[in-house]
Amino acid sequence: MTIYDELKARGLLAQLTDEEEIKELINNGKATFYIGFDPTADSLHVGHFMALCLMKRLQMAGNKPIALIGGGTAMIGDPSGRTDMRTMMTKETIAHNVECFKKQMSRFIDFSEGKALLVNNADWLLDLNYVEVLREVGAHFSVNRMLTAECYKQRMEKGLSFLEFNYMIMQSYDFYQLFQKYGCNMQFGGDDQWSNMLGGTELIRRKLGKDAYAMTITLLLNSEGKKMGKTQKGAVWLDPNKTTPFEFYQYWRNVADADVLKCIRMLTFLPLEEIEKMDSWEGSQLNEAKEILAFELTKLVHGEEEAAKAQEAAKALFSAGSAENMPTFELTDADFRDGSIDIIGVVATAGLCASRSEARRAIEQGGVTVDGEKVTDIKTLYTKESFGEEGLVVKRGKKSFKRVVVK
RNA sequence: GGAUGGAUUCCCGAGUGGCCAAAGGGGACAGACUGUAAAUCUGCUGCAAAUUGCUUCGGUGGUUCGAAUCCACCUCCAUCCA
Repeated sequence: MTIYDELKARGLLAQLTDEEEIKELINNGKATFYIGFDPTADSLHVGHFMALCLMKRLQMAGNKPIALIGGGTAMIGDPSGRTDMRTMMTKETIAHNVECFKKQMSRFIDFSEGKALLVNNADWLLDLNYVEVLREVGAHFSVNRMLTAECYKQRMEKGLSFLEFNYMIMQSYDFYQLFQKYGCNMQFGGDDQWSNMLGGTELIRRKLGKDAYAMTITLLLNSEGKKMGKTQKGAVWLDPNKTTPFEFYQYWRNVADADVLKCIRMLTFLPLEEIEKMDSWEGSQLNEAKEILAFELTKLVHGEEEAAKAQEAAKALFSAGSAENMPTFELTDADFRDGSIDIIGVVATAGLCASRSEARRAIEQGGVTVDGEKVTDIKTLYTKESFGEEGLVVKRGKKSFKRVVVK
């Protein structure tokens, strides 16, 4: 199966500028392509992960990837897919984020021996001369046309600053630069990047009279049409310090029935034949598919060992098994007042609830269990001895819990 | 630069002197039902030494016994005019 057919079968392809030409290039390993990542946070998230996987797939098919870190474009802020204005980031924050991105990326992509490139657009964007850019690049863009782009349309009502309006031009300029410097003939990205990417292909055509191509990957949306990889608490991060492997595992373990197969297809490297078999699964059998999805993804991001631990902990919690690999919290002497700590204190200090008030509520509503026993009396006290050697498994609701031990 | 409208709790949004920790909706969280799913129903949603106390309604200062509400200045946003 060709790489193109595989991408298509996995449902990854959204829009392409020239299907035939792109097929030809990537199937024969003739593409040098880039994907841009704006360092808007200090860790990559699931959206980036998809792009990195695409990169890896194409790299395995013999194409050359360029990972572009948007140290320059992050200074501007991409308005695509946003309804509100981006807050401007300081240069220091961006620099820090760039470093974090670099570290994480090299775990997924092989950058050795020129197999892939890692570049930062700050290198050419920051020193640009304003008037020069206006004459060289700005002249090729029609404001009238830009305004019809989907990414700006959404912002016409809420407001769009000139700063953000220029984002498309900067991204187009990136492509133009990479085309000249590295012979980069293709750009890939999320589907919300489509108009920005077209800007690049057109700039190359107008400036150099050459063809370059763009292709977008489907945004990973759940059955309700919302972007996946986001929780109320924020994104699902790839950095284990921001989203623990266990939380990561649980996120995927809990996806809706309607979304499992799509996620497996789009995010994992499991062979398509195997996925086809799961396609007929229904009802509670889908639970098994979720387990596979969660394990595979955790393995890709955090390694096999962590994935196994997360799975073990999940089994311990939901069926039976050892509590060994559960997330653990240590209470210290200071947490005990007059030799004991109340149940509210246990739940709150262990971080299962954000405040004592919240913990109190959870307990009163019957949402807290300690070692399987429901605790509803908020005055329940625990001494150091009651935690014993193994500690107690404190559960809040069905899915959040910690093993609490005394230090 | 001018005119007008606006900024309220996670979000949308009501509130125009005490009855306001602030209606209603969404979301989130918890319970029931389930398959660690969805749908549905119920509860809950500022903080705490918790029938009470404390801090919140863009910011600062003022009026008042009392301010989310009135006044002054400032910041930011939207629309129209330039």
